[in-house]
Amino acid sequence: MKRAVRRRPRQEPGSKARLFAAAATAFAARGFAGANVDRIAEAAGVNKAMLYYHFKSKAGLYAEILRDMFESVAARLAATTPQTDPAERIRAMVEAIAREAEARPHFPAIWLREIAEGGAHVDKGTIAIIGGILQQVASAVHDGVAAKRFRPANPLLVQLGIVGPVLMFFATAPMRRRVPSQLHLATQLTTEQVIAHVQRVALLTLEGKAR
Amino acid sequence: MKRAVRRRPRQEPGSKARLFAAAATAFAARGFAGANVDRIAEAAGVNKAMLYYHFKSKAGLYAEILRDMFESVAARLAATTPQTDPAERIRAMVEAIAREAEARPHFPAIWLREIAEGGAHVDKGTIAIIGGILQQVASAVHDGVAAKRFRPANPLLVQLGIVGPVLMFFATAPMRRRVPSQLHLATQLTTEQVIAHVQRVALLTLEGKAR
DNA sequence: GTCTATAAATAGATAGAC
DNA sequence: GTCTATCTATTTATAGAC
Repeated sequence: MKRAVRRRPRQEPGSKARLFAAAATAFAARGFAGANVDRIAEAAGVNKAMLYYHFKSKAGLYAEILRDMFESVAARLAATTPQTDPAERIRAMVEAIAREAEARPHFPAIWLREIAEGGAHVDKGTIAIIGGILQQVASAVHDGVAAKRFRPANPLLVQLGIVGPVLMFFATAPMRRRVPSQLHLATQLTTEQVIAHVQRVALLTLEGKAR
Repeated sequence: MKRAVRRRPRQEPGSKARLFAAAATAFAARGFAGANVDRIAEAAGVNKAMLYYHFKSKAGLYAEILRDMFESVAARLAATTPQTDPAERIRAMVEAIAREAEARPHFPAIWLREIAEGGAHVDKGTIAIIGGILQQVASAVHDGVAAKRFRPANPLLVQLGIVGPVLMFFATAPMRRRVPSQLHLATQLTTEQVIAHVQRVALLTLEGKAR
């Protein structure tokens, strides 16, 4: 007869996942140095020692969040490859980045912080993933040029023009609430508007003949 | 006969200015929480106690750097007002922001971090200055529309489209050095190219009729 | 896998002499 | 204005019982 073996002593949706989620929020809000493992564990409703059991250190936990983040973006971008029309591909890439920022709310803030930090916490593997993201944008531009649909453009400028505004839009949301400006209070922007605008601007840059 | 009074016991270019500069660098590189007052004082070649003498705390020092930063941007933007031609004014504003980022190398990273932090360290007065910056962009757009030179556009989108790429360009410089991509190693971007590109894109957005 | 207790280091801040 | 010594709180991390 099968005995009722206790499988999981007390944790419900997996203490590891809970810690991961709480840490992502904390790192986004306060940065790597500013976040505090005691508070992360508390927010996760998990004992602090579990953090060191699942991840080997605060740095290890952070590195895992970074890798997960960039892996997801890279995957979402890779999924746009079937698009054979250059313009459609660019549109899909803009949307991919924006949707990812929506799906992982910690992602814009953490990315901005990591940029400011010069990638100090980014390990080798993650560096490669980030390089791959740049490569994907570059190849989309390159293909469009080869198909005589885009004029030659610096891929880095294209990337800055897409990622910059998108990240800023999501990341500045909390701050905009603090700046009492009738302007953007009156004109609430939606994710859809931002996507459409950045898509339009990116294509204006790539398809325009001027300059 | 005039006695040789000792005016300044031992400090050369003003210990306050030295601390300020060292702190700006440290906060840019490591963030508010990540920076360390001991190391700031050491980098400044000034005794740590002086930091508390000139500024009342680590937070006070940081707040002063923030205010100085946004004041400078606001001033540089205000200086573009004489431009009566709407397009020229936008061009001047783009250049103003980029030149400021060059003049104060700590400015892009700190701004990105403050965005990520939701403006947690920004005091009332500085909030007002930031609001003024947004206002200036908005009024430039508004004036252009009134003069029938621009089509109506959301000022926030315009701002994101300018500040996003410019900040990202400067702030990602250290990280780009770490990402081994043939792409942007082959195509080194200059500040001038970035300014020209962002100016062009901003005006394409504002002057274009398509939607 | 989970929890308590605690080690060990670091950081912000100040007192007080000069 | 400058410097030394130090206090105190906080924080990462681990040992070890269950």
